[in-house]
Amino acid sequence: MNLSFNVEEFIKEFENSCNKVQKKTFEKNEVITSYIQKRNQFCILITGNADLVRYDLNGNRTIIDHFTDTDVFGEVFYNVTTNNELLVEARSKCEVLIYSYQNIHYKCKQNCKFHQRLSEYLPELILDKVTSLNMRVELLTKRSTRDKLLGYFNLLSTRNLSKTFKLPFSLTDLADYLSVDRSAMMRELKLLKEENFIKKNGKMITLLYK
Amino acid sequence: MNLSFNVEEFIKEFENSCNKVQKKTFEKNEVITSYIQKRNQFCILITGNADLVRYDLNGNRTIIDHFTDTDVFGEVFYNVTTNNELLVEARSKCEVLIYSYQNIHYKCKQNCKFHQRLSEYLPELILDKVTSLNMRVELLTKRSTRDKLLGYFNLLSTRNLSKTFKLPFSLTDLADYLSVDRSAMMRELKLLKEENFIKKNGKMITLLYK
DNA sequence: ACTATTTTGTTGCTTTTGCAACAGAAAAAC
DNA sequence: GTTTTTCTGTTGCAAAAGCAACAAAATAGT
Repeated sequence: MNLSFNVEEFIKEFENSCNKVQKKTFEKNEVITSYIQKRNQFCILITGNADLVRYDLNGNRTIIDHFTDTDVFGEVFYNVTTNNELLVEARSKCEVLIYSYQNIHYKCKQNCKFHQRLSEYLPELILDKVTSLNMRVELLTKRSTRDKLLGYFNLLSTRNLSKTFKLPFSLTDLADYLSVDRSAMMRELKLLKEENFIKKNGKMITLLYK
Repeated sequence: MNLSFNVEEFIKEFENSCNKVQKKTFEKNEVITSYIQKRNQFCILITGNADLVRYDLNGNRTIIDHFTDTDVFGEVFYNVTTNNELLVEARSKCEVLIYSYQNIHYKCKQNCKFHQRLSEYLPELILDKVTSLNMRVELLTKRSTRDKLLGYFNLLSTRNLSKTFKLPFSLTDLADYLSVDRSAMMRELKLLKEENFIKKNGKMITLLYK
């Protein structure tokens, strides 16, 4: 991410300065938070990877969002309208700042340093989130599995400034993320290889078209 | 929308106080802005309806987002990675505040009232945007046309606090919004009627299940 | 190092979705 | 009030995607 401030410093400086903010550690596969109950919880992922996943009534699992370091998440950002399970699950060991807030303007009665900084930096963090969500929507609205795959590969290629890049998660998870059937996706990947659109070696992908 | 401040007052009070902010009027079907060039433009829709639409290389049109009053939009929120056309088109007569800004912290050299207020209110406006984008993603990740339709109807029902509600746009646009083929969607709507899931009269829908 | 679990790669079959095309209804334009 | 345009509703057919199932490979667990 291209933030104008140093997130590590921000976190280090303030993680213990406010009693409304907790730093917690989660092991792989642990549930970091659920979006079902409204607790006015707002989180910043410091280290690790986590996914926001939905389990619907048919047992389908969808990766709604994928978080890496400095990502913000929490049910504040979510108006849950369905009764599906919505969980944030740690994909690896995660350190998370958890912040319960009362009002949306992010002010603290004690007007502590953490909250001052938070209100200064939060618009940027949230703006970043909007950008990534917009990209997600752009991907999901693609009509075919092929377009979704190529769209996603383009994104990773642009992000890494290289035609070769590594998929940030397993093919199983990628299918969940693009909201397509895994076997159908594998079939499409095979075709993309056969038609020389891509080269693939494990999780390493190379784009072969201009 | 449930904002903690009065948007009309906010707009009225400040629309002419800063020379970096312009108020413009657009007729139906006019292009309000394009996302292709980076101009650091940020807009607030005051009145009317507008859509963010993508035209891909095959001529497919997708409604990426739908804006109503007090919605914020603009290419600030967007990292364009594809070379598809991305336009905001007025669906009806629209009044728009257009704001060109230099830095992300929304400060103005003159430190004018508009910018003070903007930096106070913006997090809330953007947070609202995140919420609506999350709902959009939730819809788009549904596996079938049926689930998308029912998901969307649930949303409108919840929003209107009623099992009966009016679709905010045409069925043609709804198909574009849910990113499905129109005829396939019509077929599914017919089935939903036949199976007594919904009652439909023009754009009025009534949910018949608990 | 061995075992258990998860992931990958593949395929045949079924179901869903998309495409193309058209007629009638509704809405907008004149 | 008439014409033109857009929207709705429908269908047959083609294409794409989903489902189920399985073996091989890779990874994680002990």
